[in-house]
Amino acid sequence: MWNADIVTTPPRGLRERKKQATREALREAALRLAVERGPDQVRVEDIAEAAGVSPRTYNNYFASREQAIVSAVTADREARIAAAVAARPAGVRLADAVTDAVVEQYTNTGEREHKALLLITTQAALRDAFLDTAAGIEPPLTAVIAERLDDAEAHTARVLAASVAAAVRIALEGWLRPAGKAEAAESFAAGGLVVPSGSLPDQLRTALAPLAPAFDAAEQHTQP
Amino acid sequence: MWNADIVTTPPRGLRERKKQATREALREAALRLAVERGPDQVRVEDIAEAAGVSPRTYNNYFASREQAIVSAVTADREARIAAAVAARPAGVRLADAVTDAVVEQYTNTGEREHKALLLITTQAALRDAFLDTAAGIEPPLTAVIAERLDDAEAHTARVLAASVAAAVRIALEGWLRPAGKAEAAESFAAGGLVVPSGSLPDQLRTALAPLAPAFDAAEQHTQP
DNA sequence: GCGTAAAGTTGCGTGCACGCAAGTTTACTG
DNA sequence: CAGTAAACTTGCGTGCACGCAACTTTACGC
Repeated sequence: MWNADIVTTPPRGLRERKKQATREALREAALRLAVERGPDQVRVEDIAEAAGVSPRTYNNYFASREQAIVSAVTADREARIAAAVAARPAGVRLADAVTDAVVEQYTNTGEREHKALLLITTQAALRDAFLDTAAGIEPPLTAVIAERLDDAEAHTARVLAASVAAAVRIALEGWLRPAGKAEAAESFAAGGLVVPSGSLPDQLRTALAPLAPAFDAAEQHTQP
Repeated sequence: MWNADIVTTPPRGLRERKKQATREALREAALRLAVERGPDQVRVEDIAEAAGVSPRTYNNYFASREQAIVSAVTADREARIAAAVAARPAGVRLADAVTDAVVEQYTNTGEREHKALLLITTQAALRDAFLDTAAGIEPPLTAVIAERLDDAEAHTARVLAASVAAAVRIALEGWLRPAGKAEAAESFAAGGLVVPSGSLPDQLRTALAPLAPAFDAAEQHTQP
């Protein structure tokens, strides 16, 4: 959705600001109501009303009820990750820059955020919506990786970014799976291999580690 | 969903066979009606009626109308890919085994399949549903990769499989994007980098290539 | 074979996503 | 400053996804 620049530059027109305000109001309302009444006791109509817009407008902003709730926690983490990568000095290994940026942005967990995460784990639909947010880091990551690599290897950047997104998703999945054992057993029917779930940073690093050689190879193609 | 074994072993009970038959009937009906009338002139009710089940039963099988249509083309490609990987001799490089298997299973395009693909490209919702099928290769791929690698590195297998799925998705995207230029320009707003779209096999190999070093490294950890 | 438990199907009801077209606000140009 | 084009909001209507509970079919043990 957004690239790193937009994070730093404030919205230009009054139009944009109102839009952001509405989005924020909806996020806020969705999360507050979900916490107050429980996730499935809140209807789109309620959220829209609390934010002062029509239900139809509500889903000009969010494609699903879950997305609104989750986005209050996620905020603009995607852009922050991209910015964090861009902020690393050009000398460091790209694989490290990415890994550190991801871990950093997922561990800055405020009080309110942590509370909301607890809520999310309680309902399958919310967990899924939360996992889907991982895919959102792909576009900004693509841009920032392409910048470090040569632009000639744009497709490589895209694949690497998508792989990172997939790995992050897996890490998050493994992290909040303990809440749902049945599914894990089912999806891994092939071999009963279960991973002892550690802390989130550990999960992230473990998931990203296998991709490091791919980053290294890509990097060497540009600066041999 | 399925692992490689299930492909070869026929369904055991009468129960399973009826289920498969219903699924097949729905797939078939969905595709036929979509071709006859055009994709958006077919309602779930019609598909269900043509297959001889209730509308409610229809979406015990498929979560969306698009999924049913697309699945007629996709069939059980996921399982075939996994089987193809498993079929390669143990000596070959894992990266090559996977790449070749993927390319092979995506290029065996029959007449009817090719016709349906043309239909899919015409509608955005169908294209999206088709792209989503790429994610389906992750579970069987995870199983078969884990088998080649040491089972101790199960998490690595999972990440690699997910990365392959992501890469395949990107390849497919790039392949059928020419039908929708506007979106491409928008999603790549950061830098106007466009990839000249070649044939599907080329796209697949190009997308999978950056992952090869990761496969090599994983393989070397098990057999140094 | 018979009874029982599990799996699958169906009707019904509810809330929702989304297309469409009209009305309203913002931004841009001369 | 006025006029116009583009963006955003909203009401309305349609089809759909999905939970729930009753009913039917299959599988399994005694």
